[in-house]
Amino acid sequence: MSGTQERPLRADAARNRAKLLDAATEVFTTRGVGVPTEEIARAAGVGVGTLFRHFPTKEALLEAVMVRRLETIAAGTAELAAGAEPAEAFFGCFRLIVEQSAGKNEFAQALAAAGIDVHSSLRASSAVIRTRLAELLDRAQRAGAVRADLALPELIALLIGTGATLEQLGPDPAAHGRVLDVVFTGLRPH
Amino acid sequence: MSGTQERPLRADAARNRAKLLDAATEVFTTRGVGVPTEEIARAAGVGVGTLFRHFPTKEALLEAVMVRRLETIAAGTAELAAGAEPAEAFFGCFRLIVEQSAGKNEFAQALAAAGIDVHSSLRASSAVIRTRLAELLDRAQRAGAVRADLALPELIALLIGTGATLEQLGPDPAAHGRVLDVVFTGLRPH
DNA sequence: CTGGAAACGGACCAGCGACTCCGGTAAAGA
DNA sequence: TCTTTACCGGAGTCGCTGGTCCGTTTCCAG
Repeated sequence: MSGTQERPLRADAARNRAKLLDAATEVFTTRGVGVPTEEIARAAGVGVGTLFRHFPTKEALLEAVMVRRLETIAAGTAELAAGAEPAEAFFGCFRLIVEQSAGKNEFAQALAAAGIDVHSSLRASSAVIRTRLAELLDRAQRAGAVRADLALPELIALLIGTGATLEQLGPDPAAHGRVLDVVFTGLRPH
Repeated sequence: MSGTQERPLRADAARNRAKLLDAATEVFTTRGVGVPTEEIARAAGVGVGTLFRHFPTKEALLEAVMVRRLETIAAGTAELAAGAEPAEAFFGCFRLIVEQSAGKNEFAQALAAAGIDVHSSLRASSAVIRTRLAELLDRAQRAGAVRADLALPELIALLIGTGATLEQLGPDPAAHGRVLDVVFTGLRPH
């Protein structure tokens, strides 16, 4: 039931929808969630009317952007998690998520504040990631690559916090490396 | 020149000013920076007019709250830094700042976004803390208690990021302890 | 006690930003 | 090509929030 009735979008409509998502992603990450919707429409080269037809509310647009990001992350971790040994998989995914998350926390917060809490479409994507993280953590702990007393909530909090740390630092690869090294060292047993 | 001309405030004025600061601190931290000024006035039991007489702008109120917090932190670190040995002082201050910072990052961001950047009164307080951190870091590194390749910017970023981590976790002392242990372990040499 | 200055408070104003509406435009099938 | 109709665009609406104004209240010096 209920898979949204997919009547194929008209050519220009699909194009505009994509342009809107791209523009929103760009603008939200660089200038924050506070930017007026009109700016996003302009950045996408369409009118506000078009924006609101595709996304009935600003929050919905935010959500769509988030979902897309989470899916990207999920895909990335799937790839990394598949082949590698436990330790490599775990730390690789940690790095990937943290890097992909730059500037994303702000929307997550905005979303949480706006709706009662995160919407169902987000739940789906985030559940995938959550499950994968649980697996990665478990495997890495069994392999002795990660301290045994760490639970999933702490791991997730650390991912978010480390993202905030790197965001705070600005784009300085050397400093990023040192910070990640600090965290990774702390994550290993004893 | 320009120490603000301190004509002693009338009794009720001083009382209301204090009530406003307290209410603002409370409301901003628990419900975010987005709350209408009127809510803050109501929480303080005064009218908006009074609020805006004491703080000519919402941003100014935010700033006053921040300054007060920074001063609290500065005082706390001064105490801790004075007596203890380098390692203890460093990690003690780290913990103190992180705990005091819960929910504070959001305003810092809001402030930075609002004004061109942080106002002069904030500069003063934050410079004190920055200097103290530099000293603590240096002492701890000389004593071999903290890895030598860590610079001040990374330390500050880590403070903010760790604050975000704990905030994300909610109030769970055990989990807080584990997270701090991860970070502290990572900060020590090798 | 009392006069006047300082402070209060909340009705009011203005600007902004999310969302709507409808005349115009162009995709796609006959 | 022509008609139908989904889709576009941006001017306009409406609620919300930061900030002002001024009649009323409170403090306190003489």
